[in-house]
Amino acid sequence: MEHQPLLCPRFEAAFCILGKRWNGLLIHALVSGPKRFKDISTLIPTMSDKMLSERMKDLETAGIIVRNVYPETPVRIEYELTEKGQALKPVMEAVEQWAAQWLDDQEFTQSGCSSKDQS
Amino acid sequence: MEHQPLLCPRFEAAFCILGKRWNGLLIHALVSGPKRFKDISTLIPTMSDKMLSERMKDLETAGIIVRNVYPETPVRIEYELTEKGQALKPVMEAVEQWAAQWLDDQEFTQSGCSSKDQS
DNA sequence: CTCATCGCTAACAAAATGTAAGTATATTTC
DNA sequence: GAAATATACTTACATTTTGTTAGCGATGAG
Repeated sequence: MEHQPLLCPRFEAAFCILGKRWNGLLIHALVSGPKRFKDISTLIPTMSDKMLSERMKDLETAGIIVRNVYPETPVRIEYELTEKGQALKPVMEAVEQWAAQWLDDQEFTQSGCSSKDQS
Repeated sequence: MEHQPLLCPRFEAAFCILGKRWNGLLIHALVSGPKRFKDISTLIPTMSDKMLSERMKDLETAGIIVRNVYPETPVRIEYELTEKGQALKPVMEAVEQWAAQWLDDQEFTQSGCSSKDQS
């Protein structure tokens, strides 16, 4: 009862990251340059601080972002995409294009998302 | 204290779909052509039947796939990408490329994923 | 009849996520 | 110098989502 070659282990691995809530948004937020914790939480107000710090740790472990600590008065911490993270830019762009062509502004928080109401 | 335009509502909507567990894999599985319930569950053995049927319903509601019922002896049901679904092919390809370049086969089920086994 | 396959659904357990509050450090306001 | 504010988190606990196991109803094989 071994299981077959599946689709492709690397593709699966990729969607272990991208297929997790918030990760896509976070990566996208950092494409435009490094940001601080607060900046990101302001950009994505629906995400809780807890989730933000957890996802950041995950993405750091995955080698997609780096956490830079600047020991200034008060300490400043910036998150920034690594080379591996920057390499996701084409993915983000493809998603953007698809979203622009096929999705409505209305459509967000509708079907597959955080939908509680389902007749 | 209104909250800003965020990143982009459509992009968010896109990741409501893509950022959900299994959805990326499912869409990818259907890029190569329509498949039956069983085919998909064999392709992705780590996904339970329950999740498969739930995600399929979600993707159908989102207009990404269609469920075709062929009333043969025994009924055959095939899932197939719509035009909207097919339009995600470039996204899938971008992910594939990234995965090929930056991910190891070993790396799957590692950090952010369902990491129970860490040999 | 008994068993297996297909495409699900139901019941319940486990894990992920959300919410609200708190923490440590440091600066600003009174 | 006490209180308030800011940052980057963490903790405790509620809620939601996912996983696991079992089963159903139809069909067909042995």
